[in-house]
This record gives sequence, C-alpha cells and structure tokens, in this order.
Amino acid sequence: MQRRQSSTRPEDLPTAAGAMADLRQRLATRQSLGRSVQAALEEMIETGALKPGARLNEMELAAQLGVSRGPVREAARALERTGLVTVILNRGAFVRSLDIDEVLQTYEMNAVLFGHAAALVAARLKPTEAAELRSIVARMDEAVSDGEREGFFAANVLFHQHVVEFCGNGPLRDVYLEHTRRLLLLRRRSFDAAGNMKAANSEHHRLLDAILSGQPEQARRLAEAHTRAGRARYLTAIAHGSAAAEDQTMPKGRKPHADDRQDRR
Amino acid sequence: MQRRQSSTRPEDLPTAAGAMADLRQRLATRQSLGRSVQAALEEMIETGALKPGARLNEMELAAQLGVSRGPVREAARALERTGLVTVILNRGAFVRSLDIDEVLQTYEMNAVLFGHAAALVAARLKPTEAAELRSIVARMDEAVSDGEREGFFAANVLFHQHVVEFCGNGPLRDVYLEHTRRLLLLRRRSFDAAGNMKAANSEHHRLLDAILSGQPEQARRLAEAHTRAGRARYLTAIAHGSAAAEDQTMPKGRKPHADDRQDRR
DNA sequence: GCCATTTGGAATGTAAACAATAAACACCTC
DNA sequence: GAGGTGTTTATTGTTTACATTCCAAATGGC
Repeated sequence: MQRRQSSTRPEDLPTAAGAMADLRQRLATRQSLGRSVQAALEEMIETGALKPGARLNEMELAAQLGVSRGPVREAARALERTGLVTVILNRGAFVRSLDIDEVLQTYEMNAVLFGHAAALVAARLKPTEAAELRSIVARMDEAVSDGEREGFFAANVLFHQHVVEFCGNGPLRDVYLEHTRRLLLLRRRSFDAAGNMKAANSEHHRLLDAILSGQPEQARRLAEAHTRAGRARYLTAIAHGSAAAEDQTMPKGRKPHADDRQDRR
Repeated sequence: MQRRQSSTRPEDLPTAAGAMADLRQRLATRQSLGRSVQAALEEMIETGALKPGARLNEMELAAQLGVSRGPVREAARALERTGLVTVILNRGAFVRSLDIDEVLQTYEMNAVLFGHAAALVAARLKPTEAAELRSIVARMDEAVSDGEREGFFAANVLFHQHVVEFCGNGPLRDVYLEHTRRLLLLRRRSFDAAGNMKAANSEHHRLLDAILSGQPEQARRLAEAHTRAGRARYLTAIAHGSAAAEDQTMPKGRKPHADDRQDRR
C-alpha cells in the first residue's frame, strides 16, 4: 500500500473523465492507513498468508505494505478487539487459533442470536424485504443445482446477513456478524469442506416459510436448529481429514498462552 | 445538568489527577501505556469528566496523563471498538451518546443472552457455584434492608457476571459483559436513578430458585423477564427528570453524524 | 556434558517531529 | 449585506527516532 501515485498511463490524457476517476479513487481510498492495513491483514489471515499462531512482525509488515509501524500497530490492536489476534506485552500480536470449544460456543451463541433475529423478522417483515430473502434463497437453489460452491457460499452469507439486518436490532446484528466473520476468517478451510449445500438450503426454505407466514416462534426454532446443524456439519467436516489446522508458523520461543493475555478488564 | 446525584466530587474540575494516579498505579502492573490510558479514559467517561459528545483531544489528554499522543490514540481506537467513542477521520474521537433505541435494543439482546446463560447454568450448576450465587443474593438482601444503593449496585453487577461466567460459554460472557458495561458507562446516571432495588431482588430470588432447582426453561424465562424489567425501570427512570443526558460539551462545528463513521466493513 | 549466567541482537513500547486536513476567520466581490 | 474565496490555525494522520524488553545463543563454571 503506497501513497497514491499518479498513474501515468500513456493514452490517458487529463480529461474530465480521468479526473473524475481519480477523484473517485481518492474518495474510496479516503480512510486512515490503519483501516487499510487492517483490511489487508484480514485478507492475509483469510487467505492463509498469515496462519494461526503466526506473529505479526510490525517492521516486516510495515515494509511489506509500504507504511510505517504506526498504522500496523493500530491495525493489530483493532484485530485484537475483533478477536482475530492475541496481543502479548512486549512480544507482539499473534494470529489466534480457535480451539474447538470456542468454535462450538460461538456457534451456540450465534444460534440463540440468529434464532431471535429470525423471530423478530417473522414478526415485522416488510414486503420488499420478503422479496429480497426469497430471491437470495432462489439463488442458492440455482447454486445447488449447478454445484457452484462459491456462489452458494456467497449467497448463504448474504442470507444470514439480511436476516439479522432486517430484524432491526443493530447491536445484535453487529455481534452476530462479527462472530460469524471470525469463524470464517480463522476456520475457512473447514467451512469450505463443510459443504452439504443441499441440506443447508432445505433448512433455509423451511425457515423462510416460517418467516413469510409470520410465525416467530417457529422461525426461532428453525433458525436455532439451522445454526446447530451448521455446527454439526462443521464437526463432521473437521473429523474428515481437514483436521483442525493447528499452529504452524510459530516463531521461536514458547507459544503464547491464554494467561499472557492482558485484555481482561 | 439535572441533579447530578449527591456527587462525591467538587464537579467541574476535570480530575485528571485521579486518572493520573490510577495510571501510574497500573504501570506497575505491567500493562502497556495504551491499556492504562484506556482505563483512565473509561474512568473519565464513567465519572462524567468526559461527557457524551465531547471530543477526545489527543494533545490535551496526553499532557494531562503525562504520556505522548501514541498511547492516547491507541486507547481511543480501542474505545471505538468497544463502542464508547466514535472516530471520524481527521476530526477525532467523540464520546458516544447512545440514543434510546440503541439502549433498548441492547437490553433486548442482553435479555436473550442472559436468558440463555441462565438456562445453561440451571442445567449444569456446581455446588460451589450455587453457594456463591446464593451468597451474592443474600448480600443484596442486606443492601436492600439497609438501603445501601452502592452496595446493592455492586452486588447486582456481580450476580449477573457470575451467571454468565458459570454458564461456561466464553464468547457469550464476553459479549454480554461488554454491552452491559457500555450501558453502565454511557448511561450511569440513569442507572443510579433506576433504583427499585426491592423489585429487582425479588426477581433475583425467583431466578435463583429456578436455577438451583435445575429448571432451565423456567430460568431462561425469568432471566429474560428480569432483563426486560430492568429495561422498563430504566425507561421510567429517564422519564422522570433524569432525562437522557444529551450532548453538552460539543466543540464548535457541527455534530458528528452517523454517516461520518468509517467502521463499516 | 550439564546448567546457570551473560550478552547481543531483534522486536516492541514510547516519544517526538513532520505532513496533511479541516474548521474558523478575514477578505473580497457583487 | 450575502455569498463565496483565500488564509490562518489548531488538530489529527503518519513517520522517524529512541528506550526498553525479551529471547536465544554463547560463555563459563561445575
């Protein structure tokens, strides 16, 4: 990530259109470097460039991203609050490795939250929102037929996002999305292997029916069951070979231990 | 404005001195300065030295606390992730003022989470934990008899903390405590006025009975009801004079608006 | 050979300097 | 006087430099 440099494209004279594009670019880039670095780090964690247990070397990352250590530190601290890394005093930030228990507990909490969101949505759904949910489920149907894992995956995320969005409870939405995202980033491989799109989507259909027909408690039950079914799929997935990717790029020295953490208030 | 409770403090003199002492204290505890500053800022928010809407002037705070701007920035960003302040690019960090809707939604989410925690506890309570819960409720009984608001308040917080702790779900505990804490810090006056200790404690008793007798669903229902009753008490409290303390120390210029925020991923 | 101690290098924590931005003010034009 | 335009000033964003801490290999004694 370097300082915005004028792209010296040969055929591109300083036209109004070009200036406009530049401005858009600039406006889009209009966030602090810390934010940008945070996004970059999240991507590196998602893609596996930074594996669980790896230390975030501030100098190295700063050089790599073309910024100084300040924004890198800022990003690392933000990731700590998101739960993606653990910061240890004087030793640095380490990509967290979720143990199975924590994953299961997160599923459990998400089940309750998603269930409540579904109940709220069933009680207050607007027509336009109903249409949107229907179209997303339809998209997943197609993806299932065509065997498009990526397409299904994206639409699946979208479906859950919309449900918690439409429930109208901002804090609940934020918590649910944040923790879902954490699972995705730190356990992506397991999720990929967790397929079984068909079963998942039939659950979506049943849930959607309950929502559309305005049955809050039924929707809550189905949404909770759906989340727990997802947990079960996750468990069978990691049981089959895709075994819990454990720490790999651990630097010298001992592993960071929970006791070292300093974020308990 | 509005009757600042029989305050223990000569008011108006932003006591950075107290925060300062606290800061030095915590330095011995081997925390990064950023952490210490974060704690100091939280205290300043809690005590009202930093009122909702106030901007966190980095230079000023750094000078007051005897550190450089780095740790202050770090702390401000941490508070942003906690939801206590809003950061706007190139304009700084502002103490958030929770609107009523968000408070109510947080109560709603907390009701669901606390209800689930209570259900889990009822299903898996250990003898030592049972004793601890009993003793806390007993302490609240005494506080009610003696009219000790502060003592009741502290024990009340402790009771809820222990329930979510004993439920065994770490992520749920963290989310619940974090959001409860946010309400406490940003709406403390309202809470103080929300008294009605007697009613609250009778709810505690009924909940504890359900937990001790191993009735998860009953415990869930009571815990949810207890939280919603707390919400109702909060509403009547702010309806009576203690009106939602709105922004006061707003600096010149326009108020920060939600659209300015840059933390949506 | 084994263990405690020392010591050097590397990385983090903190401070201070520099650059960029935005609000506020003065000024000019109409 | 209203509206807009340059200029100033305070504050944040970022970089650079310095201090402190930790780890690990090297050293030395037994």
